[in-house]
Amino acid sequence: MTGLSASTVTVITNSLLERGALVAEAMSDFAGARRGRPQVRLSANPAHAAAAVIFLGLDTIEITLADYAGTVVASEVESTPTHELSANELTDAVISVLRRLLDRQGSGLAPLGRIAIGVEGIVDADGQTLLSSPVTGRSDVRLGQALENAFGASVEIANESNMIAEALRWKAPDRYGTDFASVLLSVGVGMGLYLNGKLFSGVRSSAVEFGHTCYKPDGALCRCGRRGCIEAYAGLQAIWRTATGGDQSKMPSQDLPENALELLMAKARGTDGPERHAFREAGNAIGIGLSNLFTMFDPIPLVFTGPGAAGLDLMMESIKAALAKTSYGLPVTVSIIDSYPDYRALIREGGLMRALVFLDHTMPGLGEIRERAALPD
Amino acid sequence: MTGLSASTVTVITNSLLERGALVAEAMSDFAGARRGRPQVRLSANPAHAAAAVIFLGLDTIEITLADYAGTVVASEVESTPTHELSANELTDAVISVLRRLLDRQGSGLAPLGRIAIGVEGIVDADGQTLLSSPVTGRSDVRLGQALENAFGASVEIANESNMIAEALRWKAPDRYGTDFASVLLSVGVGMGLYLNGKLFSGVRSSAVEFGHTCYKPDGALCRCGRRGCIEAYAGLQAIWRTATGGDQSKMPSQDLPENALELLMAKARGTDGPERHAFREAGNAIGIGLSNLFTMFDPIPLVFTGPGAAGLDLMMESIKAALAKTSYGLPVTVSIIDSYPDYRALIREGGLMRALVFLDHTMPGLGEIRERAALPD
DNA sequence: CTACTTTTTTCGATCCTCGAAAAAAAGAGG
DNA sequence: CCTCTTTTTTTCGAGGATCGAAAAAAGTAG
Repeated sequence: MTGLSASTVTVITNSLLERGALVAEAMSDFAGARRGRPQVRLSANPAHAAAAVIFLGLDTIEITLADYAGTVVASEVESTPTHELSANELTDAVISVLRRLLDRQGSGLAPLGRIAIGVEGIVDADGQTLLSSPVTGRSDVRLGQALENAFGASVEIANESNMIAEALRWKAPDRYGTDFASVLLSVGVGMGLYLNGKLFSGVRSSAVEFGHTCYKPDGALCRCGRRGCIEAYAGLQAIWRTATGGDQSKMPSQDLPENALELLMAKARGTDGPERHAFREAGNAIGIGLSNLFTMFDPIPLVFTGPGAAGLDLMMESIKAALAKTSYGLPVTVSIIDSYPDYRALIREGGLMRALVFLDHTMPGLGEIRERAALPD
Repeated sequence: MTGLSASTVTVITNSLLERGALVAEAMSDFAGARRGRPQVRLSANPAHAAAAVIFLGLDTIEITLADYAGTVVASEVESTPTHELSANELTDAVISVLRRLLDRQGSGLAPLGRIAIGVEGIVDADGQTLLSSPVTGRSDVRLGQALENAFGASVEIANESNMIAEALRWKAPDRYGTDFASVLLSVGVGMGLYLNGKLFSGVRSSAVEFGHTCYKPDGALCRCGRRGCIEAYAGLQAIWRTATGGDQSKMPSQDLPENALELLMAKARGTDGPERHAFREAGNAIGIGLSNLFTMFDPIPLVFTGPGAAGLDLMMESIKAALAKTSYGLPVTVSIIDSYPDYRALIREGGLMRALVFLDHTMPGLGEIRERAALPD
């Protein structure tokens, strides 16, 4: 992969082994009983560092702890009314869960080197401050600094959709290639976008706010305060609003029954009533949004994740209809459309990979090496 | 800039000078009469190669010839009814103009190394075939291959908006930085997009088809065959259609008076009638489109070019109004909005730079060097 | 003409990388 | 248990890129 010869690889890996940090000789001796001198298997050294992944959802704090080799060593989900907490209370809640998890591990785990946080909402460009998120009513929550002070580990906060795209990129690089989009269908409508083999993110802030792209000028009121956003038609609360004939000029209700999505899907699948219409409208909004995207750059593989992906069948027809409208007679064909409802697992995996890759890139001594060689990221 | 030491630069430039190709010692001895040993000024060697830039517009073929140092040596504009020609006739017309220009230069010019073509429309990913363009009714015009056969120089066809962005990047790198967008307001509405210091283009085809992004679902009919595109409100013919109360469900008229834009602007500036309303509507479409873009990635400097930029004052209010609608209370402020009506000059300059940079990158012998060093593009 | 200033070039040293050769670590077979 | 074969790893010397220090060059200032 690097283009280096075997002899050079020896020199480099030996110097890494001597430092005893990143790389360790893997004991897994499943050599496979082949002839010849067996290969020396190297692995990431679990003792090099530890990483934490935090998912911050509405009323949910989920924390996963892993070693540098990527093995998950602990995990915990805590229910807290995030929306009722002040910025400081929310920060403290996160700190206490993570501290409990770390204490339980004792000295068996390497020191925590990086914390990756996935959250719905908008994060500043440095990935340190939560500018705006439906998880908390507060803005400018300086979670990054607080966690860094508490644990001495650097922090990255990122939009959950970016984490999902990252996970898919690692899980199935062959299937999705260097360019694909993941669409998260939940209360919000998010997108993670990989272009040219790199996560596409804002110039200053972090997220590709696909859900707040305008579908109908002066259309339905969105949670964000604007009108006509895709999310104002395709978010869970918006689908509920459309299906129940709610006023489109008022904010969609936050108080949905626990199983709102299941109720909507059941009715929509049963009869061709307002529920089915609501899903169609959601599909149309998503389809137009995707069509606009594919007008800017060509069609790329799509992955739908999140609870809403369970209702994809109810939206697919209108999504495809919107995509089928061609410009100058040039066809728009999307080669791959996948559904992957378990978005929480993807956020865990994507967040972990981001944290681990960060640890790779901040290996002690790398600074001097990079300075000399002017290596790319 | 490269980070190399002066001694290394000596070695490299000397090897280039020995080959006598790319680099030559500049005779311009404007040393400035300073003390000490005078610097050796190097320049691109004009005799290394020549480049041609072709602008293919509606009823217009414009060709510019330049040497490797970037000096324009000849230029010609030819009026031809491009729309009435077959694919072969169009190709032949271009070839004959370029051949005439080259013949006139005689042996004074280095051999033609690269041809860059800027055109409105959609080009295939290789930049060889015109898939669809309003300049010609035909599709799949294999202009690249034909010119390469005729002149033995490699060819790149690109969307004119990309050329414009490229030119701005070279003209004022400090002002526009690594991220900016140029919006071309003409018969069509185009965009050139620089992101992360690189021209953003489609994964497969070439252009950022901003103008064919959907503004109003099921809205006015566009030249492209779809409904509600930005261009169906902000293209010149579309503004004319709106101002004259034309049927929005029919294609906009192709037969506009020569000075249609001037007529519209004069009336719009005079009275608050249908003309002014048409510009407002155009501004709104552009504004919503830009707002969507800035929702995906943060606000970046904007440059408006093309004849329509002369009417920017009539659209600015509604553009800014659309941009001002905030999401989650986060402000959208565009730091720089420039107007640069002479788009033809920009296409010439941008095309020339692309051609010259290509020649840099295909310098004889570079292949082996790059193979060894695994250099980036 | 000499002193000074500034830039370029030369030179030896260092580091990275490679291919060929040597060494190592296993299984296969007697 | 020993030797042969196979496969991988490692060592070693060579080549090339790059650098800093020193030397040379090419001017101006007086």
